[in-house]
Amino acid sequence: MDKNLKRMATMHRMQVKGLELFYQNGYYNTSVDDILKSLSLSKGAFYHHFQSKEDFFISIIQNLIVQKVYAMLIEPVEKCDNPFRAIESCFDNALETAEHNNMDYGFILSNFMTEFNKRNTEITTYLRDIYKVWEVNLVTTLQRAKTDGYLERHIDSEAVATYLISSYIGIRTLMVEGNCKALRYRYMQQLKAYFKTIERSSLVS
Amino acid sequence: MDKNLKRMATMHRMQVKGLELFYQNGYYNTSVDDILKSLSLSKGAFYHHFQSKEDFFISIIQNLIVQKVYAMLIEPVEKCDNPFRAIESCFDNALETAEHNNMDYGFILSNFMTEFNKRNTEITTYLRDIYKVWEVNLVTTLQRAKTDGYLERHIDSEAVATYLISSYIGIRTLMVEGNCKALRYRYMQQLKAYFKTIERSSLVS
DNA sequence: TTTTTTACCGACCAAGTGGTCGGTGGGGTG
DNA sequence: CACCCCACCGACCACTTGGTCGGTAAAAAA
Repeated sequence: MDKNLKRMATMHRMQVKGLELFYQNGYYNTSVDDILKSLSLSKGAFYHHFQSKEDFFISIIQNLIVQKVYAMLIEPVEKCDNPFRAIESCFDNALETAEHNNMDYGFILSNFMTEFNKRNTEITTYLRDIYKVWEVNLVTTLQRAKTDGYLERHIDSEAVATYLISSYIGIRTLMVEGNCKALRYRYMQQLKAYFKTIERSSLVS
Repeated sequence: MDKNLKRMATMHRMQVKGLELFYQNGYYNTSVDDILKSLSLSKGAFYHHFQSKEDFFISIIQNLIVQKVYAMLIEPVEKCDNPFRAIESCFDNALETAEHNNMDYGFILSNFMTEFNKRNTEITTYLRDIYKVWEVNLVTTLQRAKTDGYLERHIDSEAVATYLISSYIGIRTLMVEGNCKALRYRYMQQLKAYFKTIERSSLVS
Protein backbone atom coordinates (compact mmCIF):
# COMPACT_ATOMS: atom_id res chain seq x y z
CA MET A 1 0.00 0.00 0.00
CA ASP A 2 2.76 2.44 0.87
CA LYS A 3 4.49 1.41 -2.34
CA ASN A 4 2.57 4.16 -3.99
CA LEU A 5 3.65 6.60 -1.31
CA LYS A 6 7.27 5.72 -1.85
CA ARG A 7 6.84 6.06 -5.57
CA MET A 8 5.39 9.53 -5.19
CA ALA A 9 8.08 10.53 -2.73
CA THR A 10 10.90 9.50 -5.05
CA MET A 11 9.30 11.15 -8.06
CA HIS A 12 8.81 14.31 -6.08
CA ARG A 13 12.41 14.33 -4.95
CA MET A 14 13.52 14.02 -8.55
CA GLN A 15 11.19 16.78 -9.70
CA VAL A 16 12.27 19.20 -7.01
CA LYS A 17 15.97 18.62 -7.62
CA GLY A 18 15.37 18.61 -11.36
CA LEU A 19 13.64 21.97 -11.28
CA GLU A 20 16.41 23.38 -9.11
CA LEU A 21 19.11 22.34 -11.57
CA PHE A 22 17.13 23.17 -14.71
CA TYR A 23 16.45 26.60 -13.29
CA GLN A 24 20.09 27.15 -12.43
CA ASN A 25 21.76 25.74 -15.52
CA GLY A 26 19.03 25.57 -18.10
CA TYR A 27 17.24 22.48 -19.36
CA TYR A 28 19.60 21.60 -22.20
CA ASN A 29 22.63 22.29 -20.08
CA THR A 30 21.56 19.98 -17.28
CA SER A 31 21.95 16.26 -17.80
CA VAL A 32 19.78 13.58 -16.30
CA ASP A 33 22.97 12.25 -14.74
CA ASP A 34 23.57 15.56 -12.98
CA ILE A 35 20.21 15.29 -11.28
CA LEU A 36 20.64 11.63 -10.40
CA LYS A 37 24.15 12.10 -9.09
CA SER A 38 23.05 14.78 -6.64
CA LEU A 39 20.26 12.49 -5.42
CA SER A 40 22.38 9.31 -5.37
CA LEU A 41 19.89 7.62 -7.63
CA SER A 42 20.45 5.59 -10.76
CA LYS A 43 19.44 5.87 -14.37
CA GLY A 44 17.16 2.90 -13.84
CA ALA A 45 15.19 4.72 -11.18
CA PHE A 46 14.72 7.73 -13.41
CA TYR A 47 13.51 5.88 -16.47
CA HIS A 48 11.34 3.68 -14.31
CA HIS A 49 9.32 6.70 -13.25
CA PHE A 50 9.54 8.93 -16.32
CA GLN A 51 9.39 8.15 -20.02
CA SER A 52 12.00 10.67 -21.05
CA LYS A 53 13.75 13.83 -20.00
CA GLU A 54 11.08 15.83 -21.80
CA ASP A 55 8.24 13.96 -20.10
CA PHE A 56 10.02 14.58 -16.81
CA PHE A 57 10.17 18.30 -17.43
CA ILE A 58 6.50 18.46 -18.38
CA SER A 59 5.64 16.82 -15.08
CA ILE A 60 7.75 19.46 -13.35
CA ILE A 61 5.84 22.23 -15.09
CA GLN A 62 2.49 20.79 -14.13
CA ASN A 63 3.38 19.93 -10.56
CA LEU A 64 5.78 22.64 -9.49
CA ILE A 65 6.04 25.59 -11.84
CA VAL A 66 2.31 26.15 -12.12
CA GLN A 67 2.05 26.18 -8.34
CA LYS A 68 4.90 28.61 -7.94
CA VAL A 69 3.43 31.12 -10.35
CA TYR A 70 0.00 30.80 -8.81
CA ALA A 71 1.28 31.31 -5.30
CA MET A 72 3.59 34.16 -6.23
CA LEU A 73 1.67 36.16 -8.83
CA ILE A 74 -1.90 35.05 -9.22
CA GLU A 75 -3.47 34.30 -5.86
CA PRO A 76 -2.09 37.38 -4.06
CA VAL A 77 -3.83 39.60 -6.62
CA GLU A 78 -7.21 37.89 -6.51
CA LYS A 79 -8.08 38.59 -2.93
CA CYS A 80 -7.82 42.30 -2.87
CA ASP A 81 -9.59 45.43 -1.95
CA ASN A 82 -7.94 48.09 -4.00
CA PRO A 83 -6.59 46.26 -7.06
CA PHE A 84 -3.73 48.67 -7.66
CA ARG A 85 -2.42 48.32 -4.15
CA ALA A 86 -2.82 44.56 -4.48
CA ILE A 87 -0.78 44.39 -7.67
CA GLU A 88 1.83 46.71 -6.23
CA SER A 89 2.32 44.68 -3.08
CA CYS A 90 2.21 41.41 -5.01
CA PHE A 91 4.96 42.57 -7.38
CA ASP A 92 6.95 44.13 -4.56
CA ASN A 93 6.81 40.92 -2.54
CA ALA A 94 7.93 38.90 -5.54
CA LEU A 95 10.83 41.28 -6.16
CA GLU A 96 11.75 41.24 -2.50
CA THR A 97 11.94 37.47 -2.52
CA ALA A 98 14.18 37.61 -5.57
CA GLU A 99 16.32 40.35 -4.09
CA HIS A 100 17.10 38.38 -0.96
CA ASN A 101 17.66 35.13 -2.77
CA ASN A 102 21.29 35.13 -3.79
CA MET A 103 20.62 32.04 -5.87
CA ASP A 104 18.23 33.97 -8.03
CA TYR A 105 18.41 33.08 -11.68
CA GLY A 106 15.57 35.23 -12.92
CA PHE A 107 11.89 34.73 -13.54
CA ILE A 108 11.44 31.01 -13.94
CA LEU A 109 8.68 31.30 -16.52
CA SER A 110 10.41 33.69 -18.87
CA ASN A 111 13.72 31.85 -18.56
CA PHE A 112 12.19 28.61 -19.76
CA MET A 113 10.03 30.34 -22.37
CA THR A 114 13.20 31.82 -23.84
CA GLU A 115 15.06 28.54 -23.73
CA PHE A 116 12.33 26.44 -25.34
CA ASN A 117 11.01 29.00 -27.78
CA LYS A 118 10.69 27.39 -31.22
CA ARG A 119 12.83 24.49 -30.06
CA ASN A 120 10.19 22.47 -28.26
CA THR A 121 6.67 23.50 -29.13
CA GLU A 122 4.96 21.16 -26.68
CA ILE A 123 6.77 22.54 -23.67
CA THR A 124 6.32 26.06 -25.01
CA THR A 125 2.58 25.45 -25.07
CA TYR A 126 2.49 24.39 -21.44
CA LEU A 127 4.47 27.45 -20.42
CA ARG A 128 2.37 29.79 -22.52
CA ASP A 129 -0.75 28.46 -20.84
CA ILE A 130 0.59 29.61 -17.49
CA TYR A 131 1.16 33.07 -18.91
CA LYS A 132 -2.36 33.10 -20.27
CA VAL A 133 -3.82 32.31 -16.87
CA TRP A 134 -1.81 35.09 -15.34
CA GLU A 135 -2.91 37.51 -18.03
CA VAL A 136 -6.56 36.54 -17.77
CA ASN A 137 -6.38 36.95 -14.02
CA LEU A 138 -4.95 40.43 -14.34
CA VAL A 139 -7.52 41.44 -16.95
CA THR A 140 -10.33 40.15 -14.76
CA THR A 141 -8.99 42.07 -11.80
CA LEU A 142 -8.78 45.23 -13.86
CA GLN A 143 -12.29 44.81 -15.21
CA ARG A 144 -13.58 44.38 -11.71
CA ALA A 145 -11.63 47.48 -10.77
CA LYS A 146 -13.68 49.37 -13.32
CA THR A 147 -17.01 48.29 -11.89
CA ASP A 148 -15.68 49.01 -8.41
CA GLY A 149 -14.73 52.51 -9.45
CA TYR A 150 -10.98 52.17 -9.09
CA LEU A 151 -10.10 52.26 -12.76
CA GLU A 152 -11.12 54.74 -15.42
CA ARG A 153 -13.65 53.04 -17.69
CA HIS A 154 -11.99 54.03 -20.93
CA ILE A 155 -8.77 52.19 -20.09
CA ASP A 156 -7.83 49.11 -22.12
CA SER A 157 -7.52 46.40 -19.47
CA GLU A 158 -5.70 44.01 -21.77
CA ALA A 159 -3.15 46.65 -22.65
CA VAL A 160 -2.55 47.37 -18.98
CA ALA A 161 -2.14 43.67 -18.25
CA THR A 162 0.34 43.32 -21.11
CA TYR A 163 2.28 46.31 -19.91
CA LEU A 164 2.38 45.02 -16.35
CA ILE A 165 3.54 41.57 -17.38
CA SER A 166 6.16 43.03 -19.70
CA SER A 167 7.65 45.26 -17.09
CA TYR A 168 7.67 42.47 -14.51
CA ILE A 169 9.43 40.04 -16.83
CA GLY A 170 11.93 42.73 -17.69
CA ILE A 171 12.77 43.80 -14.16
CA ARG A 172 13.22 40.19 -13.11
CA THR A 173 15.57 39.66 -16.02
CA LEU A 174 17.56 42.75 -15.07
CA MET A 175 17.76 41.84 -11.43
CA VAL A 176 19.87 38.78 -12.03
CA GLU A 177 22.83 40.94 -12.86
CA GLY A 178 22.92 42.48 -9.42
CA ASN A 179 22.08 45.87 -7.94
CA CYS A 180 18.72 44.36 -7.12
CA LYS A 181 17.83 46.73 -4.34
CA ALA A 182 18.10 49.86 -6.45
CA LEU A 183 16.38 48.18 -9.38
CA ARG A 184 13.49 47.09 -7.23
CA TYR A 185 13.10 50.54 -5.70
CA ARG A 186 13.16 52.27 -9.07
CA TYR A 187 10.79 49.82 -10.60
CA MET A 188 8.21 50.11 -7.84
CA GLN A 189 8.45 53.88 -7.91
CA GLN A 190 7.70 54.04 -11.62
CA LEU A 191 5.05 51.37 -11.41
CA LYS A 192 3.21 53.60 -8.97
CA ALA A 193 3.72 56.58 -11.25
CA TYR A 194 2.25 54.56 -14.11
CA PHE A 195 -0.76 53.57 -12.05
CA LYS A 196 -1.45 57.22 -11.35
CA THR A 197 -2.18 57.71 -15.04
CA ILE A 198 -4.86 55.10 -15.19
CA GLU A 199 -6.20 55.07 -11.66
CA ARG A 200 -9.43 56.88 -11.13
CA SER A 201 -8.59 59.95 -9.18
CA SER A 202 -10.75 61.69 -6.60
CA LEU A 203 -12.68 58.61 -5.65
CA VAL A 204 -13.36 58.75 -1.99
CA SER A 205 -13.04 61.60 0.33
CA MET B 1 48.25 41.07 -49.25
CA ASP B 2 44.70 39.96 -49.75
CA LYS B 3 45.46 37.02 -47.51
CA ASN B 4 44.38 39.18 -44.66
CA LEU B 5 41.23 40.11 -46.48
CA LYS B 6 40.36 36.49 -46.98
CA ARG B 7 41.05 35.80 -43.32
CA MET B 8 38.74 38.58 -42.27
CA ALA B 9 36.06 37.47 -44.69
CA THR B 10 36.06 33.90 -43.44
CA MET B 11 36.06 34.97 -39.81
CA HIS B 12 33.18 37.29 -40.49
CA ARG B 13 31.19 34.57 -42.25
CA MET B 14 31.68 32.34 -39.24
CA GLN B 15 30.66 35.06 -36.82
CA VAL B 16 27.52 35.96 -38.72
CA LYS B 17 26.39 32.36 -39.07
CA GLY B 18 27.46 31.66 -35.49
CA LEU B 19 25.37 34.50 -34.14
CA GLU B 20 22.41 33.36 -36.23
CA LEU B 21 22.53 29.84 -34.84
CA PHE B 22 23.39 30.85 -31.27
CA TYR B 23 20.47 33.25 -31.32
CA GLN B 24 18.11 30.61 -32.67
CA ASN B 25 19.17 27.62 -30.60
CA GLY B 26 21.13 29.07 -27.75
CA TYR B 27 24.86 28.97 -27.21
CA TYR B 28 25.08 25.68 -25.35
CA ASN B 29 22.64 24.04 -27.68
CA THR B 30 24.56 24.95 -30.81
CA SER B 31 27.68 22.95 -31.60
CA VAL B 32 30.69 24.26 -33.43
CA ASP B 33 30.01 21.50 -35.94
CA ASP B 34 26.52 22.87 -36.61
CA ILE B 35 28.00 26.20 -37.60
CA LEU B 36 30.75 24.67 -39.71
CA LYS B 37 28.41 22.27 -41.46
CA SER B 38 26.12 25.07 -42.63
CA LEU B 39 29.15 26.96 -43.94
CA SER B 40 30.87 23.91 -45.45
CA LEU B 41 33.95 24.65 -43.43
CA SER B 42 36.08 22.35 -41.33
CA LYS B 43 37.07 22.14 -37.72
CA GLY B 44 40.56 23.12 -38.74
CA ALA B 45 39.37 26.41 -40.19
CA PHE B 46 37.49 27.25 -37.01
CA TYR B 47 40.27 26.55 -34.56
CA HIS B 48 42.75 28.25 -36.85
CA HIS B 49 40.87 31.52 -36.45
CA PHE B 50 39.50 31.23 -32.92
CA GLN B 51 40.99 29.85 -29.75
CA SER B 52 37.82 28.27 -28.47
CA LYS B 53 34.05 28.35 -28.74
CA GLU B 54 33.96 30.87 -25.92
CA ASP B 55 36.55 33.11 -27.54
CA PHE B 56 34.52 32.89 -30.72
CA PHE B 57 31.38 34.05 -28.96
CA ILE B 58 33.15 36.96 -27.32
CA SER B 59 34.30 38.12 -30.73
CA ILE B 60 30.68 37.91 -31.87
CA ILE B 61 29.55 40.08 -28.98
CA GLN B 62 32.16 42.71 -29.69
CA ASN B 63 31.77 42.75 -33.44
CA LEU B 64 28.09 42.11 -34.02
CA ILE B 65 25.90 42.28 -30.94
CA VAL B 66 27.22 45.63 -29.76
CA GLN B 67 26.56 47.08 -33.21
CA LYS B 68 23.03 45.72 -33.36
CA VAL B 69 22.05 47.19 -30.02
CA TYR B 70 23.62 50.52 -30.87
CA ALA B 71 21.89 50.75 -34.22
CA MET B 72 18.54 49.59 -32.90
CA LEU B 73 18.23 51.17 -29.48
CA ILE B 74 20.94 53.69 -28.76
CA GLU B 75 21.63 55.83 -31.81
CA PRO B 76 17.97 56.42 -32.74
CA VAL B 77 17.37 57.99 -29.33
CA GLU B 78 20.39 60.25 -29.30
CA LYS B 79 19.51 62.45 -32.22
CA CYS B 80 16.16 63.68 -31.16
CA ASP B 81 14.10 66.75 -30.64
CA ASN B 82 11.44 65.68 -28.21
CA PRO B 83 13.01 62.81 -26.24
CA PHE B 84 9.72 61.11 -25.48
CA ARG B 85 8.71 60.97 -29.12
CA ALA B 86 12.22 59.73 -29.92
CA ILE B 87 12.04 56.88 -27.43
CA GLU B 88 8.54 56.01 -28.54
CA SER B 89 9.43 55.78 -32.19
CA CYS B 90 12.69 53.98 -31.43
CA PHE B 91 10.88 51.33 -29.41
CA ASP B 92 8.05 51.11 -31.92
CA ASN B 93 10.48 50.62 -34.78
CA ALA B 94 12.30 47.91 -32.88
CA LEU B 95 9.03 46.15 -32.11
CA GLU B 96 7.89 46.52 -35.72
CA THR B 97 11.06 44.87 -36.93
CA ALA B 98 10.50 42.02 -34.51
CA GLU B 99 6.84 41.73 -35.43
CA HIS B 100 7.56 41.27 -39.12
CA ASN B 101 10.45 38.95 -38.59
CA ASN B 102 8.97 35.50 -38.36
CA MET B 103 12.36 34.21 -37.31
CA ASP B 104 12.23 36.33 -34.21
CA TYR B 105 13.64 34.65 -31.14
CA GLY B 106 13.35 37.55 -28.75
CA PHE B 107 15.65 40.31 -27.59
CA ILE B 108 19.13 39.09 -28.33
CA LEU B 109 20.69 40.76 -25.31
CA SER B 110 18.30 39.45 -22.70
CA ASN B 111 18.28 35.98 -24.23
CA PHE B 112 22.02 35.64 -23.86
CA MET B 113 22.06 37.33 -20.47
CA THR B 114 19.61 34.72 -19.27
CA GLU B 115 21.55 31.85 -20.80
CA PHE B 116 24.95 32.85 -19.45
CA ASN B 117 23.84 34.23 -16.09
CA LYS B 118 26.08 32.76 -13.36
CA ARG B 119 27.34 30.14 -15.80
CA ASN B 120 29.95 32.21 -17.59
CA THR B 121 30.88 35.35 -15.76
CA GLU B 122 33.22 36.70 -18.45
CA ILE B 123 30.56 36.65 -21.14
CA THR B 124 28.01 37.99 -18.68
CA THR B 125 30.28 40.95 -18.06
CA TYR B 126 30.52 41.78 -21.75
CA LEU B 127 26.75 41.61 -22.09
CA ARG B 128 26.13 43.66 -18.97
CA ASP B 129 28.39 46.37 -20.35
CA ILE B 130 26.10 46.75 -23.33
CA TYR B 131 23.14 47.16 -21.02
CA LYS B 132 25.02 49.75 -19.05
CA VAL B 133 25.71 51.79 -22.17
CA TRP B 134 22.06 51.66 -23.10
CA GLU B 135 21.02 52.69 -19.61
CA VAL B 136 23.51 55.55 -19.44
CA ASN B 137 22.35 56.75 -22.82
CA LEU B 138 18.72 56.79 -21.67
CA VAL B 139 19.57 58.55 -18.42
CA THR B 140 21.55 61.18 -20.31
CA THR B 141 18.70 61.72 -22.71
CA LEU B 142 16.28 62.12 -19.83
CA GLN B 143 18.54 64.56 -18.02
CA ARG B 144 18.80 66.62 -21.16
CA ALA B 145 15.04 66.44 -21.41
CA LYS B 146 14.86 68.15 -18.04
CA THR B 147 17.06 71.04 -19.05
CA ASP B 148 15.13 71.30 -22.31
CA GLY B 149 11.88 71.52 -20.42
CA TYR B 150 10.36 68.28 -21.59
CA LEU B 151 10.61 66.38 -18.33
CA GLU B 152 9.47 67.37 -14.88
CA ARG B 153 12.55 68.16 -12.83
CA HIS B 154 11.57 66.08 -9.82
CA ILE B 155 11.48 62.84 -11.83
CA ASP B 156 14.12 60.20 -11.12
CA SER B 157 15.79 59.68 -14.50
CA GLU B 158 17.44 56.45 -13.50
CA ALA B 159 14.17 55.00 -12.35
CA VAL B 160 12.54 55.95 -15.64
CA ALA B 161 15.39 54.37 -17.59
CA THR B 162 15.12 51.19 -15.54
CA TYR B 163 11.38 51.07 -16.08
CA LEU B 164 11.75 51.62 -19.81
CA ILE B 165 14.40 48.94 -20.19
CA SER B 166 12.37 46.51 -18.09
CA SER B 167 9.25 46.94 -20.09
CA TYR B 168 11.13 46.65 -23.38
CA ILE B 169 12.87 43.44 -22.36
CA GLY B 170 9.55 42.05 -21.20
CA ILE B 171 7.54 42.90 -24.28
CA ARG B 172 10.22 41.44 -26.52
CA THR B 173 10.17 38.26 -24.46
CA LEU B 174 6.40 38.07 -24.73
CA MET B 175 6.35 38.71 -28.46
CA VAL B 176 8.15 35.50 -29.30
CA GLU B 177 5.06 33.52 -28.42
CA GLY B 178 3.01 35.16 -31.13
CA ASN B 179 0.17 37.68 -31.25
CA CYS B 180 2.89 40.25 -31.83
CA LYS B 181 0.71 42.84 -33.46
CA ALA B 182 -1.71 43.15 -30.56
CA LEU B 183 1.11 43.04 -28.04
CA ARG B 184 2.99 45.79 -29.80
CA TYR B 185 -0.12 47.97 -30.03
CA ARG B 186 -0.99 47.51 -26.38
CA TYR B 187 2.56 48.09 -25.26
CA MET B 188 2.96 51.32 -27.23
CA GLN B 189 -0.40 52.56 -25.99
CA GLN B 190 0.55 52.08 -22.36
CA LEU B 191 4.06 53.40 -22.88
CA LYS B 192 2.50 56.65 -24.06
CA ALA B 193 0.15 56.62 -21.08
CA TYR B 194 3.12 56.20 -18.79
CA PHE B 195 4.97 59.06 -20.44
CA LYS B 196 2.00 61.31 -19.79
CA THR B 197 2.65 60.95 -16.06
CA ILE B 198 6.19 62.18 -16.20
CA GLU B 199 6.14 64.45 -19.23
CA ARG B 200 5.96 68.13 -18.50
CA SER B 201 2.52 69.21 -19.50
CA SER B 202 1.50 72.57 -20.97
CA LEU B 203 4.84 73.26 -22.50
CA VAL B 204 4.40 75.08 -25.77
CA SER B 205 1.98 77.70 -26.96
C1' DT C 1 5.24 -20.53 1.45
C1' DT C 2 5.31 -19.42 -3.19
C1' DT C 3 4.50 -16.14 -6.70
C1' DT C 4 4.11 -11.71 -8.55
C1' DT C 5 4.79 -7.00 -8.60
C1' DT C 6 7.71 -3.10 -8.45
C1' DA C 7 11.30 0.23 -7.03
C1' DC C 8 15.71 0.55 -8.09
C1' DC C 9 20.51 -0.78 -9.91
C1' DG C 10 24.43 0.00 -13.16
C1' DA C 11 26.83 -1.67 -17.27
C1' DC C 12 26.19 -0.59 -21.78
C1' DC C 13 25.17 1.89 -26.34
C1' DA C 14 25.14 5.09 -30.32
C1' DA C 15 25.38 9.70 -31.20
C1' DG C 16 27.17 13.62 -30.26
C1' DT C 17 30.61 17.30 -27.80
C1' DG C 18 34.78 20.65 -27.83
C1' DG C 19 39.24 20.42 -29.12
C1' DT C 20 43.91 18.52 -31.38
C1' DC C 21 47.12 17.74 -34.91
C1' DG C 22 49.63 16.19 -38.88
C1' DG C 23 48.74 17.25 -43.19
C1' DT C 24 47.92 19.90 -48.16
C1' DG C 25 47.89 23.14 -51.70
C1' DG C 26 48.14 27.62 -53.60
C1' DG C 27 49.96 32.34 -53.44
C1' DG C 28 53.77 35.51 -52.16
C1' DT C 29 58.75 36.23 -51.61
C1' DG C 30 63.82 35.25 -52.14
C1' DC D 1 63.05 28.11 -59.44
C1' DA D 2 62.85 26.98 -54.39
C1' DC D 3 60.94 28.25 -50.28
C1' DC D 4 57.75 29.36 -46.84
C1' DC D 5 53.59 31.02 -44.98
C1' DC D 6 49.00 30.20 -43.83
C1' DA D 7 44.06 29.26 -44.74
C1' DC D 8 41.98 25.25 -44.55
C1' DC D 9 41.23 20.05 -44.23
C1' DG D 10 39.36 15.94 -41.72
C1' DA D 11 40.59 11.90 -39.03
C1' DC D 12 40.95 11.35 -34.40
C1' DC D 13 40.52 11.80 -29.14
C1' DA D 14 38.45 11.70 -24.53
C1' DC D 15 34.30 12.68 -22.66
C1' DT D 16 29.26 13.41 -22.08
C1' DT D 17 24.60 12.84 -23.66
C1' DG D 18 19.77 10.57 -23.46
C1' DG D 19 18.17 6.19 -23.31
C1' DT D 20 18.07 0.69 -22.85
C1' DC D 21 17.94 -3.59 -20.58
C1' DG D 22 18.79 -7.64 -17.86
C1' DG D 23 19.05 -8.12 -13.19
C1' DT D 24 17.99 -7.95 -7.76
C1' DA D 25 15.71 -7.63 -3.50
C1' DA D 26 11.92 -6.69 -0.84
C1' DA D 27 7.19 -6.11 -0.17
C1' DA D 28 2.48 -7.45 -1.46
C1' DA D 29 -0.59 -11.02 -3.05
C1' DA D 30 -1.69 -15.84 -3.70
